Amino acid sequence: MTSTREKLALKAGLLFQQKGYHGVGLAEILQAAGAPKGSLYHHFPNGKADLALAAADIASTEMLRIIDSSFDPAQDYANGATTLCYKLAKFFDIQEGKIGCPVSATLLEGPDNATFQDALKAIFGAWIARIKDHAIRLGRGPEQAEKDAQLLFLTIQGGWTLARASHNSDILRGLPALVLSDT
Amino acid sequence: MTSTREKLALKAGLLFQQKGYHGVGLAEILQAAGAPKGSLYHHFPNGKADLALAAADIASTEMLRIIDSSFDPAQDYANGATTLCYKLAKFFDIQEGKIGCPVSATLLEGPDNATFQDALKAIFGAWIARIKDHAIRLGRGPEQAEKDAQLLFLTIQGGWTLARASHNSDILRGLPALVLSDT
DNA sequence: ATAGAAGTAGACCAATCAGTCTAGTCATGC
DNA sequence: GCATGACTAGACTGATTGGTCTACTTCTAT
Repeated sequence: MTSTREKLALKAGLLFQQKGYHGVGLAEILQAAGAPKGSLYHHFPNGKADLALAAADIASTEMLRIIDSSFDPAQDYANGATTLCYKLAKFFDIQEGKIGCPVSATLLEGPDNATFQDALKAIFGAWIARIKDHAIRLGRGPEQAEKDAQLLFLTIQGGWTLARASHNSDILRGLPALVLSDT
Repeated sequence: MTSTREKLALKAGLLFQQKGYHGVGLAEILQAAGAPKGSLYHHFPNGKADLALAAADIASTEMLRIIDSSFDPAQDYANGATTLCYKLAKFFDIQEGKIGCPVSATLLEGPDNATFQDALKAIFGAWIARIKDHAIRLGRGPEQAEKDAQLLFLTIQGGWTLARASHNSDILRGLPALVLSDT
């Protein structure tokens, strides 16, 4: 039932995540999505760049969803942060250790376009802001919440990289112990 | 006085850092280094892959040097970590916000070769081990030192990404405040 | 002096790249 | 039933990719 457009963006996003923007050719994306080139340029008139932007948008929304689903049922911040890290580790395992941050691989490695840069900045800002919101809701002071959110974001970002390098999702699972030591 | 071989690896490393392994063509590297293709394949028989490995090696050595020069004169761990972050921020500014981790851009985005993966894992391990050594030398307990080193590495790694995304080296300078809150 | 190695120089190649274009299919509204 | 727009299909193009190859220069050791 997923539309061709959706399938293209989804598969492209996954491939970008694994190999980076320039590491994936249109041919590979097309084959993965089972779509011809005509469809791609019908749905994404600007081609690969449009595809990357759409893929990043989907990935960002999904990430926000994961953040919410981790913090919503949590009793306190530590609990939510831990759940988040474990969920990300699980995703990492499902993809067999080949994936990192879904948007930095797509947008940061792409052409040094202003559009890409702005989108990336906005997405990262939204993630941090969302974590901060949850932190405040769970009782952290505004200042502490800002620090909490930044630290969690940075370690997750770094954790993705290290987890990929060492093929070990336990690094993501060990994040809470590293970050929450002063709780 | 720098040899052609050295110049090739140096320029290639810088370009990989900015655009990722697949984002740079041999033509661009050759032009930047002012060398013809024959020289490249004379010094690096396996071409682009050899070049990336050599560039990553140089970058890793340089990073270890920066770590040492930050921690060696430090009175305590917090002091050394702060100096390190400020030095990295300065490098970031010099390159006009275009660079991130010198080796992950080169090796992680490259072909999913076992050689690349192993090299990356080894390099990251060496960085963390070096920070840990300094932490122990500066009086942290072995367990705490391991945590310190991991946390600093992860936040630097994440900080590079966020700094690039937001074109702001102050993120790197803000790392110590985030990481050392429980000192 | 000269042989041979080390290194430089760039023409050349097949493969792949992103992107364009025309033709055709399909669904929907009238 | 037919016209119209949405979408699929893939052949095709010019540029660029990494890599090979031969010719040439330069250095060094004898």
